[in-house]
Amino acid sequence: MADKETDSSGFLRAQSLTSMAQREIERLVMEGHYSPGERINENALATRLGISRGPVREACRTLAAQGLVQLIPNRGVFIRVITEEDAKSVYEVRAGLFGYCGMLLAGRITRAQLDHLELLIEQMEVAANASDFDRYYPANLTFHDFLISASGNERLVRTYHDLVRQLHLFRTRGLVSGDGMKASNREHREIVAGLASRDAQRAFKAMHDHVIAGRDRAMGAIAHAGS
Amino acid sequence: MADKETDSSGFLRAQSLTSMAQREIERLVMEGHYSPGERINENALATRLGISRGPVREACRTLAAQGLVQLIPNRGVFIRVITEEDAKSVYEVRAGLFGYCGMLLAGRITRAQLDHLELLIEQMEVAANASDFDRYYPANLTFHDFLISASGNERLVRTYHDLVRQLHLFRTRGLVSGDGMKASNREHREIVAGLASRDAQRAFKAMHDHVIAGRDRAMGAIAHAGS
DNA sequence: CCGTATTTGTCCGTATGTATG
DNA sequence: ACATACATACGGACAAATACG
Repeated sequence: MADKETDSSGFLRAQSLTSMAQREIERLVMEGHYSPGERINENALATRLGISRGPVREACRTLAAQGLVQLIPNRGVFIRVITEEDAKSVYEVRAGLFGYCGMLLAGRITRAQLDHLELLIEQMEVAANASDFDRYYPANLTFHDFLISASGNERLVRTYHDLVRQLHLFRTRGLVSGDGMKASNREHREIVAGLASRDAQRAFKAMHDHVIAGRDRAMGAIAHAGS
Repeated sequence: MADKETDSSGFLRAQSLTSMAQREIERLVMEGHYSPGERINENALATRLGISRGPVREACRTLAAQGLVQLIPNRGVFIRVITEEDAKSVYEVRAGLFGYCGMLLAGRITRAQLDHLELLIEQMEVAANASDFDRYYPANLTFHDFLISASGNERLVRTYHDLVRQLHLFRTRGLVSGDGMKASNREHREIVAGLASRDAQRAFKAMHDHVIAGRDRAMGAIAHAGS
């Protein structure tokens, strides 16, 4: 009966080489060890991880289905190239989903949940005033995750999460300035106000617009190579 | 330079055994050769398809990431069990996405596109009056696909499509009666009217509510085994 | 509770296809 | 254009874990 799947201590005792390889590839991609468009050499990666090619191939299949990499038959797996327009599409879907989350939440959110959100906003306020992005970022992440989770719709959580992860390929975090954090947190307040008012439409707009505004903040700096 | 990936004639000359296995497993699931919760025996399936276990395993990884099957370590792959509540969640996300599609469309749909939609509605009208579900179904499918595609957001198309496919596991099509078809088509008219009015909010509501109504039509018959 | 059978997990060898000089 | 080198695709075998009697 020894726990094997959920290993809380360290990362030894991996449940399976495939899932280990999957997490490892994901980490390598996120940390920039692979560049978009670059091919992942199965043999080299398998050797590097000290395993055979089988689990590596299976892990890549999963990542491909999740949109992190692209599989080209007889050519190999390539790090997914997210174009500017592509990123905009993902942001748009994410905004729609986040806004819809607001609609659902407006009718069911509790006072305790609103209090928790306000607490997070206070933390972000402090971080924003200090231009401390390292403190702002995790609270911001928690804020968004809390909202999505509160929807009570597990599938919404999964779908939204997948979209967010795809956006990480188009690395945009860290681009927000001090002013960006303050603007973002003002939108957070409007979100909570919208939810507290029980106005589904206002909540939708607040949460939808927040994602779009975040997109503009993140992608604004990239607006130079017009198609 | 012979086309190899898109084989239009028959299913010989498959591009890869993995993708072939994937389509085949999907077909077997959809056609009910596997029941929800049932385990897929890798060896048996590989033998049945005349291939080895490698491609089968890789195909299952993809299907698992898409939510069609579930992987349990050291146990095997099982046909995804969609509970009633789970199906409701998927329908809800789908409704939110479809409604958001309406919001996007309200601002950009063309007269020609509206005409095309009305043509499809006419076809469905005829089929509904004749209680001819076999004629109604494909037109209905085209109607929805056309709307989603018209959003111009490729990611929205993909995300929506994945959700629809998951619902097929919870086989609900064919349950709509003649009255159901008529009610559904009335909603179609409201969708087109909402889009034509350029009222984003009205379009959202029309398209969102249509999915929810479809859910109730499809799942109403199953409302007997209350948890 | 233990031994056996079945199935999954992993590795390696070979064939086929692609890129390069 | 051809031959070579290399990477992927596939098959088969062994080891580990699970299920059954």
